[in-house]
Amino acid sequence: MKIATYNVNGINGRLAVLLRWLKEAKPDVVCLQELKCPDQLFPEAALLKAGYHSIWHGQKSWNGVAVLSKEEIKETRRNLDGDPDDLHSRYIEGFVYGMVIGCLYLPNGNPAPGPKFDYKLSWFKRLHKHAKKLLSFDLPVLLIGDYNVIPTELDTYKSEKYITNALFFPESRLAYTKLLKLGWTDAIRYLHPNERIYTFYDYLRNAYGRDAGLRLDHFLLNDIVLPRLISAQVDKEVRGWEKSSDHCPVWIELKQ
DNA sequence: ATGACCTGTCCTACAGGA
Repeated sequence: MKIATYNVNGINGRLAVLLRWLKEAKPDVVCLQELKCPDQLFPEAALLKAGYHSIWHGQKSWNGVAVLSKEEIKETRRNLDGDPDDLHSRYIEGFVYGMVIGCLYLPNGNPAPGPKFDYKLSWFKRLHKHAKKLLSFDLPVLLIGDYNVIPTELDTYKSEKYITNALFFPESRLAYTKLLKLGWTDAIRYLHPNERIYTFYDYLRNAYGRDAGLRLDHFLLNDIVLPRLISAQVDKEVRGWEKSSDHCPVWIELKQ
């Protein structure tokens, strides 16, 4: 069972890249972020043709999340509780293959400090609350997506460049650590505790060519899934494809 | 310190991204 996450940075503008990667990587489940399309423009038919059912929560121009699956998936939730004024499409959750899959796109938060950073932290708090609730389920649960958090120095090519950045601010990293302490495991770090692993490369300054990346896309697993974890990998070469997203597809493999 | 680059959008210039 291969479960992936991919911040596509515009699903229609990059549909060819997504379809090519799906064909080559053959994941069973995929969490997508930054669809940047309204619900009615989600490419459901093209994905079905490629062998994937979808649930999606789009938005015009910005944000947007979806879960693709080879088996039909049942949507269990969209959005987090706690702020009825928040209109960003950043969370969708589904049930498939006996697992609960939460797909999220956490706010970037720059410039920090400021209102955007406040929004990031308040969104984090709402996620924290929901993550706690998910841990009460007697089911395999995964919280997957673009967390927009560089958890430690090891997750950036040059941490001093990110001191004033919302992705690396102490509050952001602390919120992430607090989430883990609830009872979640960062799957990539669990399997590769000391390795530099990046999932994002800026379009600027030839970041990909210089291997100047960040690890922003994370898989959080509850204790019921964790014993099934076999491997984790970044499909780094996809970042080098024509018209690629600035994020790489990332995946984990589970037993069964 | 700045800008280099991408997306989508009813003002080919902007906002937002990380």
